[in-house]
Amino acid sequence: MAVKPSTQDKSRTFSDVQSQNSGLVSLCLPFTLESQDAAQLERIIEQSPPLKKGGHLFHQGEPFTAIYAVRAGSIKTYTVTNAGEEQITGFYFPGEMIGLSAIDTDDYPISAKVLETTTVCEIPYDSFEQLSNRLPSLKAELIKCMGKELREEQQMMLLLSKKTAEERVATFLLKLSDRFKRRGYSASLFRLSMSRNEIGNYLGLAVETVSRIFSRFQKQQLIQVEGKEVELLDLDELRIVSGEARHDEPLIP
Amino acid sequence: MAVKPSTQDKSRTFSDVQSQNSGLVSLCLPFTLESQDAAQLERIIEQSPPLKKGGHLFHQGEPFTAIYAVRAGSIKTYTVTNAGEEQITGFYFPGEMIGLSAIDTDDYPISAKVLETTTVCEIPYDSFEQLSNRLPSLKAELIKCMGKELREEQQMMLLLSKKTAEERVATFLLKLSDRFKRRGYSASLFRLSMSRNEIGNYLGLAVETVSRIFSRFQKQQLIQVEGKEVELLDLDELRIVSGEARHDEPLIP
DNA sequence: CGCATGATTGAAGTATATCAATAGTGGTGG
DNA sequence: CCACCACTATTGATATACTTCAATCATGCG
Repeated sequence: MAVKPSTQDKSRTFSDVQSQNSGLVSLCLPFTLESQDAAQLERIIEQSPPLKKGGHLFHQGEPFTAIYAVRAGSIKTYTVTNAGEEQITGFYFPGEMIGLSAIDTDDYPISAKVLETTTVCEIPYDSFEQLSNRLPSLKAELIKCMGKELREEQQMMLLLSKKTAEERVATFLLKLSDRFKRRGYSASLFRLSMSRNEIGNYLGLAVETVSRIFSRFQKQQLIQVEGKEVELLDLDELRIVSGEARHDEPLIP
Repeated sequence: MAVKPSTQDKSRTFSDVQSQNSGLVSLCLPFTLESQDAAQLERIIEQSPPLKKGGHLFHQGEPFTAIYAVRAGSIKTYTVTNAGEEQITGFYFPGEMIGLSAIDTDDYPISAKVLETTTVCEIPYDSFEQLSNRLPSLKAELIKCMGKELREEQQMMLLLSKKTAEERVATFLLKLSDRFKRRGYSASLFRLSMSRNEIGNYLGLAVETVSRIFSRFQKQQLIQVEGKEVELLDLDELRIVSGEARHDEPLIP
């Protein structure tokens, strides 16, 4: 099944009004830049209007034009096999970059879909590349982001190859917790913007397995789930269940 | 189990004799550079003596100092879980880069082990970064490599999450075939430098499963295996088995 | 408010892991 | 050079974690 061409999910360019871009870089991007460099970068990036759930940032196979940073909301990226199966490759939250794997290609190798009302910053890649030739620190920041993503994908390979279903779900919840915490939100109470189906797909599990493990974890007082709302009740035990910590070795040796 | 410190697997710096570095970049690196840029890069890279099978380029947890390009031979990279399980994250052949996921970290997040007698080019990262601030094309080439690696890992996630054992093995063989072909070697006849165990580990399968599928493929006349020597007898059918092609749609539509 | 979609729970099935036993390989040193 | 020994690979029998199928229950969007 061929990849469908992009519908009018997004306006071609979000806005020609570059009015209030000030601070956008520090708000959206995981870049550490001198303020004058940030100002220059702000001139080439555009903030999207709120994107509706279900829309696409880009489709697999479409020409690569830009990378994105999430400003608010969440996004999933996924590849589609020739057999038509979908594999989610990542979930992205505010301050995280999307589309890095498309760099150096003509077409996006993945699709990016909006999970809830979301705003993003669009960074047209040719402008970015031109600018970064004058500002080496820009490229350096991009390289850092890519390195981080590489490490995350390696951890994901490990999860998919070696971890049990329980370990996968625990790892997933803890990873989300960490990311929310880093953003200043609660590390123990949050809302899952993705469906059970999407969690299962991402973790290489059937929906039913995810559901069962949520129930089991709840029974074990590890978590409290109610629909999309999740509370992590016992982070330490979750860490053990995830395979990241062990009973016999303390977290800080 | 903590990660062991590096033994004397490699000499600290391979050689202080920078005698015959000429052409090293074009020989080892997947970089496309102007000749004067390449010459500058050559000044900071060092070729290793032949490394013996079983040695390490670096261990997980050691300070990150350099990235590497394979010149001859092959390397595997792997992560170790807290439970002590090993997950191979990649196999690397001549012209491929190792250690990119360590960029932006203090310590290597993976280990790199020599699979057969191998020579590599060591690129000390601080020198590389300094040089690349003057030569923006250097950073651009690095970004391209990282993008490629990201895409490969995404494909690997798909494989680990969605493909059957047969699809995984077929995909693996075809991927190797492609890489050898690109290097000018035979696409259908080659030697596996890794063990069945390592193949299984990489593909998320038990050794026995890999062995059984090799036998099955042989019985089906898809391949001819004799120890580490493999011949791909029916590339088209292998592509179908791998899930990359389908019976009802031709390769060139 | 109703109906499509998503979530949960139970029962049965299966692909692959694990266990086990044998056969082959390759490297080393006598 | 060959013989030994440890390691690697193969093949078969059994076990199991997870999937698939099925039915019910909840949810939320129009």
